[in-house]
Amino acid sequence: MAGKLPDDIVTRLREAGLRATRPRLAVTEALRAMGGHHTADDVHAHLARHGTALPRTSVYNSLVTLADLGVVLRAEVGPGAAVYEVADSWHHHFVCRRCGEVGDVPCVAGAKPCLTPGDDVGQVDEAQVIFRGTCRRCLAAGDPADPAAPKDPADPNAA
Amino acid sequence: MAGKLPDDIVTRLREAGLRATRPRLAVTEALRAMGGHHTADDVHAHLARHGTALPRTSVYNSLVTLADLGVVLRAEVGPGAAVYEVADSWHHHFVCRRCGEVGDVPCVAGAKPCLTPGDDVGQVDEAQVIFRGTCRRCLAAGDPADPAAPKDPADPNAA
DNA sequence: TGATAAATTTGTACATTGTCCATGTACAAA
DNA sequence: TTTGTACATGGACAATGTACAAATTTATCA
Repeated sequence: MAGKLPDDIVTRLREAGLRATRPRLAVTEALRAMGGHHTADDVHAHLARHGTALPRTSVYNSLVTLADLGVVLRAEVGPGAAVYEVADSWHHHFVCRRCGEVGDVPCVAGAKPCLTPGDDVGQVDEAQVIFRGTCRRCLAAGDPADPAAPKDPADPNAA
Repeated sequence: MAGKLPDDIVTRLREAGLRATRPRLAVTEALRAMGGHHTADDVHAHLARHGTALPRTSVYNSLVTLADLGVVLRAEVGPGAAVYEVADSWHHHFVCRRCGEVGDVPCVAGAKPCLTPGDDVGQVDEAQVIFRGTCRRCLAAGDPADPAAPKDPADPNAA
């Protein structure tokens, strides 16, 4: 966790010729405060709860901008919503089929693209790996024959 | 292309304790006839065009069942719809950021899981890689500064 | 072949996720 | 201050997928 101060973000936005607007800073701050992986709606809800309510569209817009800039990472982890996180380094994800939890998996290369296809398909700039299986907690909880247990661990937000 | 005859599918369904119902066979046949990668709605539209119309829900249900069985592969390739294809062997996907085209990338291992995470995150049964970049056709077409060109190559269906 | 029980399908309604567009606002340069 | 542009905002909308209950199909067994 290399503490990314808002100032840092302001600088990075400016350097990219973008403006450091309230929604962009608020979204970044929200993701950092929550930690882990969260959907656009999670961010929207968090901001509403913390007095910095933004229109849903603005959350989406900001996330797209920040992802393009590389300040946040976007991961498509299944049928549902994409999840975002503050990006310290390039890495992959593990998704539990049982509880849906998303975990980080370090990337040996640490930079994009970390893998290259055997075939010449064009110009590759990113290789994202999604590992699927059963997380340790679900393995420990047993119940090997119950794939329909959508445990929803209470959202662990600080203040 | 190991020609998978419908009989084959019937057998595989039965062996899994499932029934060989009309929607399941029709969806499999549609995917095989179309070739390549297609969304649930593509399948739905194809079937409607070919006299085997099914309710949208049935297409979704069948795809889930068939994917669980391993008869078809499901790939999450971005913000939009998941794409399905008849599965001959495990492989990965390349998604063009420019035109959205999805291509296959052979997997060196050819079986799941082909990669394993460095960390012990639990029990991994699958590792799906998504390569992103610019496909050869878009590279050739130039226009490096036009990411907003949603070329939609006409759906190449036979019959 | 015909009856039976269970698995599936079907249709509707709905929730979720994401995008489009038109208008208003804030910023930065002249 | 003026002006041009980037951006935010809000509403509507499209796309994608799921839940549910009733009707139907499928496999099994007599």
